[in-house]
Amino acid sequence: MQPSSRVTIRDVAARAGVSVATVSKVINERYGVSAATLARVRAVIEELGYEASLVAQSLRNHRTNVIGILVADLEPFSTELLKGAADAIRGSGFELVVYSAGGRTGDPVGWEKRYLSRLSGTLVDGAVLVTPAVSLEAVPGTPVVAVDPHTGPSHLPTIDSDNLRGAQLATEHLLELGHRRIAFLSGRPDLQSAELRKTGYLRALAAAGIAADEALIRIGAYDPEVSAASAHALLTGPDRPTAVFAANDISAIATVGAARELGLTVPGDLSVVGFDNVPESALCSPPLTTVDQPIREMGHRAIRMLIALINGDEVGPTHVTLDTGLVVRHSTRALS
Amino acid sequence: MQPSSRVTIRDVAARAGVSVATVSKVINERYGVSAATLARVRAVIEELGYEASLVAQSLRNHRTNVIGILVADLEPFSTELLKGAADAIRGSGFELVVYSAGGRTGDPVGWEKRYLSRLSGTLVDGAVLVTPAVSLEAVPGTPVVAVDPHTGPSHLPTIDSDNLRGAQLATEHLLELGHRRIAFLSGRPDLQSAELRKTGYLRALAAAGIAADEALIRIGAYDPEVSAASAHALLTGPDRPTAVFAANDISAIATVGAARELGLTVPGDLSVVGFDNVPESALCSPPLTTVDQPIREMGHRAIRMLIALINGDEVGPTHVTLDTGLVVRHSTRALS
DNA sequence: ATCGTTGTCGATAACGTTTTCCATGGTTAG
DNA sequence: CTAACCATGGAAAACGTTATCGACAACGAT
Repeated sequence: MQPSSRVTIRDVAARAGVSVATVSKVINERYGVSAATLARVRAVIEELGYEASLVAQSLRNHRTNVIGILVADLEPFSTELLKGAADAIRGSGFELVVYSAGGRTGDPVGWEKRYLSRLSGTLVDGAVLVTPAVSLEAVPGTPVVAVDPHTGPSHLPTIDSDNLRGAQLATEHLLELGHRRIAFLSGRPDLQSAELRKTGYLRALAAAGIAADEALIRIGAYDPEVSAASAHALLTGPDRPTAVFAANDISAIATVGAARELGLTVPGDLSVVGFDNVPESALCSPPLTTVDQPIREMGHRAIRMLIALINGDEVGPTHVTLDTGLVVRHSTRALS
Repeated sequence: MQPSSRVTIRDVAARAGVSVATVSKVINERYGVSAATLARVRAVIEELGYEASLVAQSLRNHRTNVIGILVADLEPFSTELLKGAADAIRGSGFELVVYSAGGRTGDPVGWEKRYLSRLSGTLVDGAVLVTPAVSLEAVPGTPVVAVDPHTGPSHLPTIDSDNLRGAQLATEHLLELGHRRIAFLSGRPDLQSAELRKTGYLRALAAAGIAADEALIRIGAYDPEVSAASAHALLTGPDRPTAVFAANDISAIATVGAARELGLTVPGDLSVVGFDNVPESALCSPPLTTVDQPIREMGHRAIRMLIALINGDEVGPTHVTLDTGLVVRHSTRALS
């Protein structure tokens, strides 16, 4: 009776004087065990502190009850998304393994693909891909849902938000404040969201009868360093913009930093609006006017949809787009 | 040859004209296979895109190559720690499952314990406990390392930082600025860190010959709401403090908020120093003077130590305390 | 020739479950 | 009194690996 090794179903069976089959039945609440034995087996399980081996169950059932979430890096957006996912996973009977690529740039393409093919069906039952770097099709047998998907056609189930409208809202806000020279700091060119935000910006400009100035469009790549550099260039160039719409909050915050370094004040000398409404945007100085995207909700939905997919449950629309909305804080001001 | 189901080691063996045993040997680079067959089997593996079933391996090896990280909630501290952990895990051959209790308060005690007993040895090979709510001993056979451990004696391997010294540094900084009425917003009373920060505060005061005023010590619980309420009480009480040392950055930021609501400016009317140096502390307004704790490094170390423990490798000291240091930003000012 | 050695390889028993199917004994219907 | 049935329980195969151990051939040394 040395508890040197794990207590197994066999131990329980022996102690309860039944077969392992019966024990298995009580664990899984199968039909065909009398009330008396059920009680007895339950008692023994309790007594021995028996926990079924998830590994053995997985092997037998072809189901691990683990789902993966793949992020390029743990920056504010994916962190926030992770919170939503963690919320949704709780009590679902699944566990969540997170894999962060660590913002590596050296990897040419498709760490997601490799990861997925290695783990699918053997460690995870499904995965959510956050801002995937590649447009991949699902591994057969392993459901995948994408959040903020890759550009390029893909038929993966998808969660995103209304990037187009959000970008229009942001740009219109700036226009209403009287700004005319509005720069745009673009996002990661391989992401649909980035493309749509740019389109939204251009449309709003066009609708206002303003010709887009290529010199005012720079790459931000959703990255602080890149954004800071671009913002610097923008602000030291000839005829500098009076406002910039950054494709995400990270870029916006970097822009504020760059402006400050140049002795410009926000929103005094420059209005800045971001996108995402990550918690940092409310905290930073000045609090950022930005486009709200219900990030946590997106994480929540992604997990719920994935679980439905895994269970073969009825899953509603396979592509859901959540609303965006402008939240005005203090990084924008009417042009004087 | 229908790829309806996963390709198994048996398929590879058949195609290569060898036994499964041999295939297993080449997978695990065991001795006893000729160069010729090795090459052939490798080729077949490549051709069929075979990936060994982690589940089956786990069952056989009693090792899952998964480690768990348990956090009470994904607030900035644990998020930052998670980044360090994710970094450390990459390329280690392990996967990371994160479990967040979701900041639930209803759970009396020991969700960690339950989680661990359910998963240990069956899904995870070991776990790191972040700010554990309970002082538990290791599950036999499942290594555990605690980060910022529970108060109360425990012999778990531990990573923490020099909380005592950090708190003294913070308090001394305030003293040097001429503050005498320095309030303290305490942390989660069940955590060693909280206790030590309080002790540090008290010692620094004592060393300066200042009697601690119980009215200036309030509970912050590392929680924004609780902290805001306590800060409000502190600042509206009689003879309000000119400075507050908050037991973590979250509390400090909440304090700044409370002050602002009361029409007080920081650092003009009130100096505030935090603890942790989470990224938010640099971002917020005003940028927070705080005590730096190498959070990511702590996550990194925790994972590395855990892996060593799992592998039975030589693990150095089983309790490591990292240095803390004061970082002065703009939330503190000399008393005028 | 005989005997160990060395180098390859394969049969097989685990690992801890779940499920299918069969056996048993008791009960009810005819 | 027999036939059919139901309720309960167990034997055993399977899931996909890995480790042990024995088989066998080739070979050099005696």
